[in-house]
Amino acid sequence: MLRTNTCGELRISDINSKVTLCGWVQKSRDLGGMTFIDLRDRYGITQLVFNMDNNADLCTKARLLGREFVLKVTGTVAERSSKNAKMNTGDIEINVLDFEVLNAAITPPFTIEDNTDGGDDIRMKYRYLDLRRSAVRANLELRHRLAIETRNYMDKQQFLEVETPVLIKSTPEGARDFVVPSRMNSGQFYALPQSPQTFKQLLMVAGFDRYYQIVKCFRDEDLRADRQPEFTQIDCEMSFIEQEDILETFEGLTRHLFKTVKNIDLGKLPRMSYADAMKYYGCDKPDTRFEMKFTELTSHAKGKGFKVFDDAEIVIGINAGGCAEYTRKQLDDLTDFVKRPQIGATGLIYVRYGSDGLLKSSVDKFYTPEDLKKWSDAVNAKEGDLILILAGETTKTRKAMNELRLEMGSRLGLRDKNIYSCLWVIDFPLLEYNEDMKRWFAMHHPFTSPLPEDMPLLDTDPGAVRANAYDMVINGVEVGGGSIRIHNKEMQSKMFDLLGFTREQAVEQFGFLMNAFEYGAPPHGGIAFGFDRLCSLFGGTDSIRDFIAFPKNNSGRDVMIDAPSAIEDGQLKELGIRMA
RNA sequence: GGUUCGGUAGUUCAGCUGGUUAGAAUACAUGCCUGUCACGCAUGGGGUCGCGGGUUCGAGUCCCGUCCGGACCGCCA
Repeated sequence: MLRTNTCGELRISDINSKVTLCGWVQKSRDLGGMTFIDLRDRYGITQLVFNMDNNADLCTKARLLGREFVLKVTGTVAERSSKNAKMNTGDIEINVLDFEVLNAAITPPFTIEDNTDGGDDIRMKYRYLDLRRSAVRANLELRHRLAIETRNYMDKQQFLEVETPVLIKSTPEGARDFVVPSRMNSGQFYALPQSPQTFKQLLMVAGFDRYYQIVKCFRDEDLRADRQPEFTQIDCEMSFIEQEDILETFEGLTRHLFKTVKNIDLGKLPRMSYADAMKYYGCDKPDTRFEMKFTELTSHAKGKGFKVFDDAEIVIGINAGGCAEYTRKQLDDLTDFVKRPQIGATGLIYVRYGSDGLLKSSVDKFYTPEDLKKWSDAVNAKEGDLILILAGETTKTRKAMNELRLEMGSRLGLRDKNIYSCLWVIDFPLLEYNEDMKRWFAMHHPFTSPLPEDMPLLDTDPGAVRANAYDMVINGVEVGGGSIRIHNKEMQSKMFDLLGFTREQAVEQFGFLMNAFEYGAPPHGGIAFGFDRLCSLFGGTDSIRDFIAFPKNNSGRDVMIDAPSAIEDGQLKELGIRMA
């Protein structure tokens, strides 16, 4: 070992001991007669002192050290005459007897400090420097903590961590696959897994009973702040269970993580049906940190000659509590917000419930105060509240109102990063009809089983069939989702039929799974958690990039290593690939 | 594929309605300074205003195109 101690551990009790530290020069403060240097490593910062009176040669040498030089320093621990309460090591300093420059460094492109002067772009390009910053390091430490606690819990629950292959087979269902050409099988391609879905089901057929894996998954789709092309899941599957067992087990995992990592007691998680989530929040992953539920005002609003409402399929109101004093400009602002093309509402109606008890709306021409009172009663408004109303086609209006609700929640400070509201959303529809493709698609994936009571509807009204599927939602983020799987061949074939697979296509793509189901597949089901999202939630940030050591940018590029990149003709030739 | 915001010193940004030699902070360099910890003080170097075209007597500023980055929509079983 080059060192006796780290830069974060020395305290007043270590005074007079002779130590050797290694680290990077965080900052140098040259006062002329003496020079202070902050030496940094993963564990903290320790102040070094050089004094002209004690050792002029050494002090002169120390004045030449630049930022990010790598040093090995030997000295004695001393009590500071002026202490720094802001640092863990602020009571002591090192009187340096000798030091060695292990490596020099050129000036970094941005300052490596808690409040760096660097923007996102430059920090991504020099990610290895950004990772030296304590804030970024803390994020990865949190990620480590969550992974360890996940493994602790899963191990206690008898789950086995099994690795599944990364080079697998491409299937057209779902997200786009990343593909990898096979040199030995010219013209053929592997796909990288979007999830280990079929493998974990095969592990159930194999009798592994309880499987989990913290595993990389890959999807070739456009990125977002919370979406990366390669991301990590806590992937889980269990046999001989029902939905209730899955919910219990993984509610337990969530509770364990919150307790051990954040010391928060979650308690029992509420459950909400997909239908209710859509009705009251307009979204299948409601942010339940605040109320502001939707109220349907359709019957109150129609038939008074206001064309927008008369023509609407649905009229939805929310109660933005305490916002009656919103100015004209603020309301115009909100109107612009809902009219943005991404949201696409055509307008916003409001009703102010003034502190004087009077109701004043933007549609007073059409509605009497008595009419408005009915609305305000319906949304539970009181004096000082503001009712916001959108109308139109049901799906679009719910979607727009969801955005507006979240926006109001943010404006009113109701989306506190330190508050956690978790719930299960259950009873998702099994199938979704795609108008363009003129066929049904599995809402979750094609291995999801219907709710037993809805089975008869499969032939008559497929759209009404509910799936035996569930999502865990925390603060409006879908952190996990899963289902009870189909475990017999007939049901699986029926599903493939519904999804418009021909027999040949089904066999071609999933024959191995259907074959396996003929050899005694146990009833099984599982769930997968988005590990990066979980980390960002625990860390209180919206972007998962902060919790990934080397993330991709918005266009799927790694700007540090400059990937992806072109490859040489020879390489292409070997792979049997011709560029167009 | 689309919407939107941005690109000016190493870095983060300001730069108004087009008008003299493009500024600030910080970083960097040099000098001074013996208790700093956002040290202080002084001096200095540092710019193809992303790129290409256009309008104009004159463009960092206006217009068109393009590239790059961020957020979002579509997409993401």
